[in-house]
Formats: sequence, C-alpha cells, structure tokens
Amino acid sequence: MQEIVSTTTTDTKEQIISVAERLFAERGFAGTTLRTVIGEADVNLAAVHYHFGSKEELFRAAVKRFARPIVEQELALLAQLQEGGRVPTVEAILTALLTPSLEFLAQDKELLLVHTQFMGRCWAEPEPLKSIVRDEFAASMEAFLDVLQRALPDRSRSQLAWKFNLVIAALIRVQSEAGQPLALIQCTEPEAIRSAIEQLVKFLSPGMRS
Amino acid sequence: MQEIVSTTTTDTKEQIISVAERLFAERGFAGTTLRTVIGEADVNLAAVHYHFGSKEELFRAAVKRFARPIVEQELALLAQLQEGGRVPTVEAILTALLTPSLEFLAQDKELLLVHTQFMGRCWAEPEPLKSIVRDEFAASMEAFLDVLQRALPDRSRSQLAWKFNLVIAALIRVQSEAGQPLALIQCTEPEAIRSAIEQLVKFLSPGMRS
DNA sequence: GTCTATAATTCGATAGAC
DNA sequence: GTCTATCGAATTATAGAC
Repeated sequence: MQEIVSTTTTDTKEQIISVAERLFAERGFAGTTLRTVIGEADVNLAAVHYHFGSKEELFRAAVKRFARPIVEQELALLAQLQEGGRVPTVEAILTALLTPSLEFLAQDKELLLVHTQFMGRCWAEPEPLKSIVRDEFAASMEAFLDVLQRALPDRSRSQLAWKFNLVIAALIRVQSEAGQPLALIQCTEPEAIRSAIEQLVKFLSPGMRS
Repeated sequence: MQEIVSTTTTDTKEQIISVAERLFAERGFAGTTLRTVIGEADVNLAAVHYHFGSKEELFRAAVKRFARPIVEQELALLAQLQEGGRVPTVEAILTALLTPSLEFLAQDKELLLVHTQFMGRCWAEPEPLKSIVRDEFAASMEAFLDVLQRALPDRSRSQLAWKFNLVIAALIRVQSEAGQPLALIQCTEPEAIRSAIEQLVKFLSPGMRS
C-alpha cells in the first residue's frame, strides 16, 4: 500500500511520536508536557493538536505505533508453534512471548532501549492510559493464555492467569531496567538479547509448572 | 517511647501523608496535585508547605512512613533465619522477603491495598523520586542479596542480582494488581495473604536455582 | 499552626492569519 | 499544514494577618 519514498522518516507526525515516546518512557504521561515534546521535536505546539487532537490521543498513537508490530510477531510465532495441531512446550511458548518485545526492534540500539522503557512505564500509568496499553495487547495475551492452558491442562485457569501475569511482570522489569548496572540486558547486541531471553525462560518455566 | 493517647491518628501531618499516599498510589506523583490532596484531607494548602516544604518532600515523607516498618521487619526476619550461623534455604529467604510487604499491614484491609499499590507505583516513578524509594529499601535489598549468595554460593553475583530483581518485580506486580479480577491477591484475609506468599515462593524458588 | 489571598509560572487547547 | 498569539484554567509556592 505504501511506497518507500525516503530512507528516513522525517514526517512531522512521526517525528512528534518519536520524541513523545521517549519522553513518556522517561517521565511518564503526566510528567511530560507538550511544550517539552515540541521543543525537542522542533515543531510547533499547534501541530500536535492538528495531528493528534489532544495529549491523550498522542499517547494512544505512540502506544499503537510500537505495540502493533510486536503483537503481530507474537501471534505469528504462536501460530508457527501450533502448526499441525501440535501442543508446544512451556519453554517454547514463553520464548515466543518474550522474543518480539526484546528482539524485534534490536536493529536500532538506541530505539530498543527507548521502546523497552516506554513499554515498562506504560503498564504503570493510571487509567485511562493503562487501558489503552492493555487493549492493544489484549488479543495477544488471550491467545498465549489459551495455548498455555493446553500445554498445562491440569492447571486451573485462574492459577495460569496470575502466573502468566508474573511472566509479564518479569518482561516489564527487564525492559524497565535495561541498560542499568546490574540488569539482565546490558547491551543490545542480538546475541546478548537472545541469551537474556534464554535465561529468562529458564527462570520462569519451572514456576509455571510448580 | 510513644504513648497511645488516641485510637485514631488525626494529626494534620499524618492526615496529609495518608491522603497523599493514596493519591500517589492511584495517580502517580506528577498526576497528583496538592490541591486534590488538601481537598480530600480537608486541610489548608499552606499547611502542606508548612509541614513538608514542597511536594517532593511530602512524597519522601510518605515513602519513609510506610517503608520503614517493612524494612525493619524484613531485616528482623532475615536475622532470625540466620540465628546460630545457619544458612537458610532459598524458600525461607524469599518468604522472609515477601512476607512483611504483603502481610505486615494487613490488620487494616483498606490500608493494605493502598500501601501495596503505592509501593507498586513508586518503583515506576522517574528520577529523582525512584531514588528516594530505592534508597529507603537499599539496606534490606543488600542484606537479602548477601544471604542469597550464601545459600547459592556457586552462582555469580550478577546472576543472583538480576534474578533477585525479578523477585522484586513479581512482588511489585502482585502488589499493583492486588484486588483486581485475576490477581493473586483477591482479598486481604490473613489466610489468603499467607497462601499467596506460599504460592509466590513456589513459583520463584525453582527459578532462583536454575 | 492555621488561615486568606495572591504571586509567578506553566499547562493544554484554540483562534485566525498565511 | 504551519505559524503566532493568546485564552482560561490549573499549578506550586509564598507573603502576611491572626
């Protein structure tokens, strides 16, 4: 549908989202002012309202832009695991869940840290912002929970739900702390990311079965 | 040192902290205005600045008031585990870490949910607020990491550190989600809290050893 | 210690020219 | 689509009477 007309996306709208994403990640929604956004994005204040309508809609646009490719890849990996009606292992399911968030955007090292921190902080936002994030990932979350239920049929749905919740918590924590002194993810080299995913899966899998 | 002179603490300073704590928990620091605080606390705006000096100092006061008894009990439980030079099990260490945060304030059901959500959101606050929280728990965190190192002497310090980080993440998540539909903690009955701690320890312990 | 009143600033949003 | 200019409201913080 879209043609590649330039190597770098310097469109005003995308530029605003990129800066807002980073500031939301660092300071949260309420702690970020539109004036800071336009200052760093080098655009006019009125442009924000022209393109997005409001600060909250800008937040929604930022969430959608970074969430969609991740959810897409999560569901693709999950479908791949279930080809031919197979029931995947817990390890395979968790790997499919964690990989897109941590690896997908690793092409750009700076971007990965921004995105991971943005996602980490998104889950801590108060309503109605949290719902924006939750809704965007809802389809993927339900699909993973369904597959987990089939991999562990003798566990109750409610038990699987809160354990799954802790997996998400671990993912968010790893993302939030990325780059800090004693964090699991120290650098964004593809090899280091894959190693981190592997260690995370080893940490979490036994608990899912306990 | 202190005498019990009244059944309820209606002191202005304590009243302000109590309301601020709840609002910080629900909306975060930047999302909470002093005017909302004084409105619900039914005190004057100037009283906040008289007692605390600034909004940030009010936050610091709130963090200290709820963190100190928790840290105190954490360290007491840890010392108790090590009596006679024993090396505790991983399960015992994790139980000592999780219990005070989840159980200590369970005498007052409403207060427990406020405190757990406050602590959960504190860790998502941007600097310099996050450092206030981290500093308050630093002594306890280091002590637990030291004991874990003795319980698992063949693990590297850095590996223990990020795994310990995930334990904290699980605790924070359980606290943040407390009371919500599919959360581990649905009610604040002492029995339910203890059961939740037990399940959490079972979930996390195998991962610590993996 | 508590209050009223207000300073000084900053916020999100909008109007209207180009 | 982008800009300047500004509105109206909300913010933290302070001054000064009681």
